[in-house]
Amino acid sequence: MNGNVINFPPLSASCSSCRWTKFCVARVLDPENRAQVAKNMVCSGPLRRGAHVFRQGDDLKSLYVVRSGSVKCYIDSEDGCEQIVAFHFPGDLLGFDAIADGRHQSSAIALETTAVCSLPYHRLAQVAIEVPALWNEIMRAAASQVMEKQNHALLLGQKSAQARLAIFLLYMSNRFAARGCSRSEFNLSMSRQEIANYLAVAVETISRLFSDFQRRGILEVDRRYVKIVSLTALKDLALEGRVLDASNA
Amino acid sequence: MNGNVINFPPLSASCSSCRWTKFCVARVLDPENRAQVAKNMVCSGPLRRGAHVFRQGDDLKSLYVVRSGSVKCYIDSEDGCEQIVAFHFPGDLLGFDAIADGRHQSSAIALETTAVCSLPYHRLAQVAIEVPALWNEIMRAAASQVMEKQNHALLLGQKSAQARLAIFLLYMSNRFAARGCSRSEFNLSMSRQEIANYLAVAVETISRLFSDFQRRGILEVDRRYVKIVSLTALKDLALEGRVLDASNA
DNA sequence: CGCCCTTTTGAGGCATTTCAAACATTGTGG
DNA sequence: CCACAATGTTTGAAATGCCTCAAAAGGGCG
Repeated sequence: MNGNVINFPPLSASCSSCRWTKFCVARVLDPENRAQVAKNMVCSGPLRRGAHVFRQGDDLKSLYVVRSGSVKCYIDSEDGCEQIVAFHFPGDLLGFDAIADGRHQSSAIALETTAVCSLPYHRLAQVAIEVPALWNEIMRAAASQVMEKQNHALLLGQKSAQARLAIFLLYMSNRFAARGCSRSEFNLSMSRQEIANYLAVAVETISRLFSDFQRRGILEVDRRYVKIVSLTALKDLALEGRVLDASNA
Repeated sequence: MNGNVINFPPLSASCSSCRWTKFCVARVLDPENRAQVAKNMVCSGPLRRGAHVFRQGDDLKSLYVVRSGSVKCYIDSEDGCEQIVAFHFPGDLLGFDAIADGRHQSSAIALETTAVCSLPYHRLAQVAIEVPALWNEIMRAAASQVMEKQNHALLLGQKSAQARLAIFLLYMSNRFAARGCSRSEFNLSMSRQEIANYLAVAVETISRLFSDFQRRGILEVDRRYVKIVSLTALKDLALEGRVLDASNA
């Protein structure tokens, strides 16, 4: 749980050996351009659980692609408590939070043993100017993050605790499915506390909800292992909002 | 309140006559490049209150810069109720929500008489490739939106209703101040319902809070007119969170 | 084995919502 | 220009979902 990056010799940063190029911005590059990006790319050798990819306050150096494992991004508020703003999985591009003013506004930390590719931002920008498809791809990644944060805000603004957990589980389910893993059975890489924090509810509420869902036959749960027994029931729960006067605006 | 754009003859879209270039992505362009962008730029003549800039489901055509007035962006959820996701003011760049998959995921509508510049996306992308500073500027705008949505999520996740309103008022105050208007005295362009919706609380709560703030001598309020009497008191309120177990994560 | 941290479960409290009703404001047609 | 309707705002009282506090049970790890 120490925060230091372990300095294994950097992995070969070549995309050709990577399973996840189809989720990565690199998917739009032909081999020559990949080489051009890869020239300055460093693949941070295994980060252990608790090692930082970057920290709030760090200068912008690179954007990062998760290569394996998973990462959480969080903000330390002035009052010392921490708020998780995102989870990231293989293929995800991180680090946009440093572009607006040159410093990272949040910290990113490995949830489990994790490898990330580091794409020096200025180098990336140069290649993007030469390769319009990459320009597009980076814009799409940024725009996707806008949508993802917006969906998070929507979740926090208009969903009950129950619906939030249902949505979270469906979100995890989809991410696993997209990467060729089981849609219905998986091990979460985050703790109850982290789920609770991300969904902005008390840990106790998350715990109770897991129990409820299991009791109702929607899930089978054992610690971080989750099996979705009734996907349709979960989807129904996900639609329930806290109604909050629908006649609004 | 009909949703149609009124077809006044398009205004001259020149940036040289615009007061807000210093907030606009155009600030990084020299006159030649401005002309190049402006060539395809259309300045939608006055949109009246209730007229749409774009609608959820529309194909991506342009990004838009607010030139005067103000705009709200909202999402129609499946259950018919609507959630406001952002307010925009002169200089703001809108429309990133369409970049990820080619269709707008939200609608943008004028809150008052409003003018917007329309920047055809593909044309903009071309210029951005020729002018790296513009590339940078667009990335910064996108990254700023990521941060803004994230801050909105943080607001909804960890602030009490009282703190939310205080933060909202400070946010408005800052936006007015940045544009050379009074930091402490202004007219809101949105209704109580719209504020409530954006902050995800009941209208009644917003109404009560305005009354409280006035009673406590923090504000003077008359309908949409707001005068901030004690900025420091407001800042104090803005820091108060619903603590929600600070030992998290 | 024993300590620590995470998770679970129960009981009571509180902030905010919901419901209800009066009031103010804006828009509309005669 | 006034009457009336529709909409937005304010205030009060009651209901409730979720949090807080408290305490026990369940793994992980030296």
